[in-house]
Amino acid sequence: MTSSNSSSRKSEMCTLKLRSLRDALDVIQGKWRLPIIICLTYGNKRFGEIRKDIHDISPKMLSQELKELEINKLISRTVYDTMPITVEYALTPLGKSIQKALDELVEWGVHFRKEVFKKEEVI
Amino acid sequence: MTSSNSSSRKSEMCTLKLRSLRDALDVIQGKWRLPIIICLTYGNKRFGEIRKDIHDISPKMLSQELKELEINKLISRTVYDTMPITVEYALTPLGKSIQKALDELVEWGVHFRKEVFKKEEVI
DNA sequence: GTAAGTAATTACCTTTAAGTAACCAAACAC
DNA sequence: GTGTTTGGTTACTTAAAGGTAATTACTTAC
Repeated sequence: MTSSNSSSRKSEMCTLKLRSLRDALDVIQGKWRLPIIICLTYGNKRFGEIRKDIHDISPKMLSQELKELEINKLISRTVYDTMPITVEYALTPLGKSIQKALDELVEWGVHFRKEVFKKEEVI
Repeated sequence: MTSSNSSSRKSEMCTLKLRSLRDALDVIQGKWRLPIIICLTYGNKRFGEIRKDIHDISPKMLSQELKELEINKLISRTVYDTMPITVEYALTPLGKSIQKALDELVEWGVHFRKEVFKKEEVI
């Protein structure tokens, strides 16, 4: 029974770890997803408000990325029957739950920049 | 002095946060960087060993991504004057320091998969 | 029926990431 | 000089991500 030896258990662990990392990364990667997620941590926003906050995003990209984030259940989309129609986007509990991981990444990003740029340049 | 009001401080914070996140993400994103980093957490490896561990990576991609990771100081490259020449790759302290953030992402990735796939399918 | 506001969509183009297959180079054994 | 081992590189192709500009759809005010 080879599946019970230590190296195969190690390999399975590694595969699981990698799959989970890939899942997480797939959700937040791309140019616009983090800006959108962070933007929504400051409160629910309408399409036009997000566009204004992330000033250089095109409506196509915003629409596309909001759709992806909604499919992945990180944000919710609510249509209000106002005049004219308004659409509100908000982080779901799942969307909020990624905060901790993002905070760790932010912290590492700060550390990384210090280490890598300390004797080179300050951008 | 508009720079001392609360919304501008909030916006600066947000920009800093986003820049750090982008820094972190730029380092780990791509198809092969996480596999390489994780592979090296199990010990120092030679070029050929990494190729074997990550069985579907091409020498071009491995070489390219190792170079990037070395530039970003996450891994070190040591040439041994054996016969034939051998090259050992290892995580630097900076490379090891990303572990905590990766672990958080793994944990979230597991949570995410449970939430998103629970009523759909198990892949 | 024309304009204005909100929330997109569509077609087309450019840039970047990744894959494929073949090749290179040093060094030693024979 | 031929083969073997290690660690790559090069040229070319394909696939994915992202950008640009114009257009759509609905509704209400005028």
